[in-house]
Amino acid sequence: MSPVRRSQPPRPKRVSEADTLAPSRREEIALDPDEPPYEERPRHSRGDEVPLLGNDELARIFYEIGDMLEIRGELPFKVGAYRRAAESIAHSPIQVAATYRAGRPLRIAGVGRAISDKLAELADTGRLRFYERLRRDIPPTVVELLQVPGLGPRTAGELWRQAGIGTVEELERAAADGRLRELRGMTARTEQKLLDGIRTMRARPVRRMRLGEAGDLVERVGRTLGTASGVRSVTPAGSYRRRRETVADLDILVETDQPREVIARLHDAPWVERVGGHGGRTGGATRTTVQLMRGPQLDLMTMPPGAAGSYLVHFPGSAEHNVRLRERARDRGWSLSEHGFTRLGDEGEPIPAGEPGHERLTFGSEEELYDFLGLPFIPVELREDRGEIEAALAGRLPRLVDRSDLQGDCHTHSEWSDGHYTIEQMAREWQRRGMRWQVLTDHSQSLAIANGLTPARVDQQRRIIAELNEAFAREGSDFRLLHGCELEITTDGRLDYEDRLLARFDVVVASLHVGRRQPREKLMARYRVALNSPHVDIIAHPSGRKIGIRDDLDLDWEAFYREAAETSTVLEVNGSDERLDLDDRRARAALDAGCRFTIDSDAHYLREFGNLEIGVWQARRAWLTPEVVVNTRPLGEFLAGLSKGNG
DNA sequence: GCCGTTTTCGGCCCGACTGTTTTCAGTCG
Repeated sequence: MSPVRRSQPPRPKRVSEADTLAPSRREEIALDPDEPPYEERPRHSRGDEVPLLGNDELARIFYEIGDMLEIRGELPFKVGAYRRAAESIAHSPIQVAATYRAGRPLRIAGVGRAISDKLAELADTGRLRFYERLRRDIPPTVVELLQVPGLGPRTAGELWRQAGIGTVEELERAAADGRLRELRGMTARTEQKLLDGIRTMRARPVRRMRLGEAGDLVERVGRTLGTASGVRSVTPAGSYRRRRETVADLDILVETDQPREVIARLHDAPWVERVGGHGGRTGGATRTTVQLMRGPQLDLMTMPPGAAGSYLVHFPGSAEHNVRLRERARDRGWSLSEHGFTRLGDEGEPIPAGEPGHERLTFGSEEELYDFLGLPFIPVELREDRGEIEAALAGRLPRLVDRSDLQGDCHTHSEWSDGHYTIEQMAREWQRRGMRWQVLTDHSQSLAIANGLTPARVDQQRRIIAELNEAFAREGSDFRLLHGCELEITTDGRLDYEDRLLARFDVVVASLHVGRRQPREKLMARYRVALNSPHVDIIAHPSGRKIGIRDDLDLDWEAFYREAAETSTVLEVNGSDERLDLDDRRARAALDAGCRFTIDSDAHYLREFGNLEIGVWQARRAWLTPEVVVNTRPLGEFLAGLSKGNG
């Protein structure tokens, strides 16, 4: 698109020209004359009567502002500022709007005076006049054009301003009719590219993969590529390697001196639907993109042997973490990219190869790269620019909990309730996989849909567990199965078994499956009954969400963490990849509040032993250490640590 | 628009690929 208008010197403003002047010169501060100032608003639209916006909603507004400003041609740094602020808000463990409404706004990275004022307006009125004006200027359907692969903000803005194209459908018609080629910089090829992009967009699965699904695909790709000639290693990258809870597409890094072999091997794989991703990109000699059959897009990057360090940092990201590293490299006179470090010249530009002073540094490992930047190795799960750089500099990086730290599992099911294997099959499998102890936690009586246990069946189950433990002892194994339950907190706020029965369990895990839509006060009251019970040791999957299926419970989370810490009630990080509950942000907030945790499988099948590893990944993203995770302890220490002092 | 024990002004992260405006801008990751 033409940059002409923005590079021209300012001209005298004429009224009829207002819309064609450089957009960044438009007046933003002036209020819309049709818009009454706050004082004239009806009283009912202010203060506590206005629903509080969640962090997700606030972030969405600021992301959208970024998109609209970009379409309007604002300075990239201004656009970036709104996006950074949105990112910070989205990842804040604290409810941002609540702090504003309480008059005690917290310091948020990337939020300065201007955005802070906008947050205050949103918290107070639930509206943002700046945002509403932008939306009148640039309709949401124009912003949606950005979803078309290959169509960026510049082109979207030009299409809207020059040709009045404001929806995907209008774009499709104009391209099909060959009308776009009348616009500057557009040809028949561009039209075809955009039509392809629209088709790709519509075929794109909206759903992100769960971690377990992504892991299966990564394994399959690794098996196929690992045997190609010249391959030294195959490593996942992208958000999967950082273990984000869902993954949109897969990135794979292959260390090899024969990149063409690897790329050919991938292209020939039977599960590849077509080569080329968005808009049919095919890639060059060192990287490629393919579409997996009934699956996501996969990007493959090759890296030269011995120089993998910068690739293994660059491609897993996050983008925000990389920005911090590059800034740090720049301060030290180097430009950092996936290829390594390049010496900066006097102008602050990397000195190109072949010119005097050119210098390129590569490292074989991530550790060496961080070391060169004066940083200790930062575990990949922490690389989100959520304080890990500062912690690394201060020597305060946590020793994160690791899968090998886990000695037990506090949450498993058998066929006695809604599991699918016998008590013995489950225990033998957990023993075989290296666990030292396990808690069987079948559902309590009121959860009829899951075949919850009556008190009589609880007694029968206790005898079976005792016999099984005797068998383990006879065999010389120190593995032990503990008798627990997943205790329902009923809709009217009672615990599902009498105290006398609860006292006989080794471990009681309480949870809430019914009455999920009750108001916040009622839900909190129910949880308080469990937190304050001397018999309840653990709260399982506290938010009750299922990713992409069921929303979180509406809780006062700060109060929940505080009371869990005060009552020494352990909070679960549930490793089922459709739950991941607590999630990484909440677990980190709970950690700050002084809580302790258990990382559990919630297994209903033998194969769900693997949930423990997924749970550990989330715990690591939440900065949890072995010290705060109770199932890293040997059995005796674990049981002693559960005491709530009054139970 | 944000940010600062070198700065309250002047900076702000990098490369591949693509298409076309034959020297670079736009898009993407």
